[in-house]
Amino acid sequence: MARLAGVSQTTVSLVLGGKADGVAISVETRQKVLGAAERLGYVPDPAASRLAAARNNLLGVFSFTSTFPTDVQHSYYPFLVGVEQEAASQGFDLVLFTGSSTGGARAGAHALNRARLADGCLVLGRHAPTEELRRLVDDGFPVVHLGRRDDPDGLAWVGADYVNAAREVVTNLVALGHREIVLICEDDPVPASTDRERGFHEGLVAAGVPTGPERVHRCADPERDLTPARLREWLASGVTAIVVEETDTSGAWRALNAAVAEAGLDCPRELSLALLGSPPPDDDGPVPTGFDIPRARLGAAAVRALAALVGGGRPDEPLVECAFRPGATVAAPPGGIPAAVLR
Amino acid sequence: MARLAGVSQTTVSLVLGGKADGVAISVETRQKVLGAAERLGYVPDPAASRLAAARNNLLGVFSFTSTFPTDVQHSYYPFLVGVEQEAASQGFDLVLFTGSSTGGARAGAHALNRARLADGCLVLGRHAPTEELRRLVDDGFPVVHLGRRDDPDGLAWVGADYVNAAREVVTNLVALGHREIVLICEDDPVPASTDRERGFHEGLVAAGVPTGPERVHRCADPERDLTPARLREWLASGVTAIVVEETDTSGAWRALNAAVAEAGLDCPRELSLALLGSPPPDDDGPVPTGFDIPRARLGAAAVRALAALVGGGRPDEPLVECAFRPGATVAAPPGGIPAAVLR
DNA sequence: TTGTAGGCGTTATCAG
DNA sequence: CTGATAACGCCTACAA
Repeated sequence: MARLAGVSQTTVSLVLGGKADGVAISVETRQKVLGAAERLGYVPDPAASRLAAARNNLLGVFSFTSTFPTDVQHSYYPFLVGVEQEAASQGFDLVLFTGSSTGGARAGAHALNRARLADGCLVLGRHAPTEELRRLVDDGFPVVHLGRRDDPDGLAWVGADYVNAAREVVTNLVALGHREIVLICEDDPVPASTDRERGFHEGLVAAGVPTGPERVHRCADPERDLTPARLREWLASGVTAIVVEETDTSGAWRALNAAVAEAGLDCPRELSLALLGSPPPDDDGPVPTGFDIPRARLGAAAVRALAALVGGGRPDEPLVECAFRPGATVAAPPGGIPAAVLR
Repeated sequence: MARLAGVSQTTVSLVLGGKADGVAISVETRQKVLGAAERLGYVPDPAASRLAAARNNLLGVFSFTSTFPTDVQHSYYPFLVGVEQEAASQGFDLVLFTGSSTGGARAGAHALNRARLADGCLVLGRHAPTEELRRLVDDGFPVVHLGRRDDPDGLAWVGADYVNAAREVVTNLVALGHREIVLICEDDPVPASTDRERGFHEGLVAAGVPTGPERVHRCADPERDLTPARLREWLASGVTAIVVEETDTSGAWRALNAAVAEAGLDCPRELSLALLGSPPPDDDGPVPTGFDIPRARLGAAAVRALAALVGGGRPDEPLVECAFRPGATVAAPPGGIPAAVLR
């Protein structure tokens, strides 16, 4: 107790706590306290203060794959960049629950309960156990999921606005003169995928181009499905641009590029390619036209939402805009701009 | 208060605290407690349990540059991989203290103090404020620094064995027949650098090759310093191999490679190059002969040491071996193996 | 084997 | 503006 040391008592709390609230403290006492603290090397015990304040300024981060997988590629690193920054600026430290997935000792069904030791928690990854999350939320524990959710479970989330982003890409293609556009997506009906598809159709509709399910090529095995033959088929039927969904593995994008190369096609000239997301890091081709997912900003937004929840408020806008990325894989269609467009 | 919930009270502490000590608890009550805790999602408050002079199974991680810098290149990610795994297997969760460096709001002198919330803490980065660390250590708070330290401040650390690793590389060169070997290092006398230099000399001495400071080329500005002209100078004076220190930026290694290319030299044939560390990720040349820093293992070792400290024990061996990396940038010297070696 | 009491170092609430 | 006093939630004797 620095109180014993110097001359004051609870005042120490006010002085060191930096509470400029209602009360004002004489410069004199303030100095006395500060001096004593300095002399005795006194520092408030965070455990005690957090206990008393009933808040520990900790935000939990729950990822349902190792937070730091050996391969950076598969990590949430980009999100964490934003999470860390925003958490810092909001005065929170982060608790990483280890072994959330690694099947560690405490990886039982109730691993999520550990989250309660923080003021709130962020959940990353698709495989979050909905049941457990529900319990947390029902108990009034602040939780924010990083990634859009369809379930009407009241779970707060923050996600990228794939609908608008995809629409923007399509709008761009149409503006260049493309009319016959195909969407390739992997067969996994998660929001990230369905949102892109919706944006794709919306972009066409908004541009007055008829569309329908026949424009969507859903493939389970891109490697085998996207062959040079299929490409030529599309070209023959008038297709001038292909839009590809981005996924974890970028399977479709890779396969498509390989097929284009194998077919000896000249990418922007004979066929335009757009990628609804970022290219894989090892991609050495030209910058694909498409959009970037603002992962750091998503992380930051998630923390902001969580902080709001923790503070008793309501999070605001859950959607974060993606930035359109003009690339080098899209150009006007080969035949020039169709007459229909010019009229 | 799971106590109100179930039927017991303080027993909860015993059960959840996993204290198999003197007392034995009826399987029955144990189940009751565990059941209730589970049902209610009860988790002991870390602040409270720590305040009560116990432990909360939290390990703090303090990095003195942003833990997640925007550029993955500069991050502690590889260490964190090991830290997370080992922490998980030792039953600890991790607390990342944010804004350690970002100059955030709480970046004041007492930022480190937050560490006391955890059972112990890991410190990464060279710029750790020694003064503050001292206080923690003096107070008996378990701290482990990731990276070797010279200061005799009693601060526990875990680091890579650069001395042996560098020696091994040199030994390898000598075995191939090299005698005139030059070491290039940047001008920054941190342990990571001086250790490599020591290993370099030791390797030569052990092989019976005379050495001295004149073999070391210390350069502040590799770009300007490592010119094709200088290379030719070295070659003319009989140098057949160059050993380069690895640094954050890999400045020397890049500059050297550029100079070699510019001078039109054939790398392993006319001149052998070894790198005391890992090449930068964007390096597209042949795999450099040298050694890899076992970052994940270092992270794990640091956690192990910290866990030992927290448990009241003493950490063991602080040095972690680096793995020799046979590469494609070293070969026998051009003149063949000198007669002196063959005799 | 289980319940009771005291205290860890702060903050918060209220009187002085 | 400052000094008491009561929580905060948990752990550790100690008593029942």
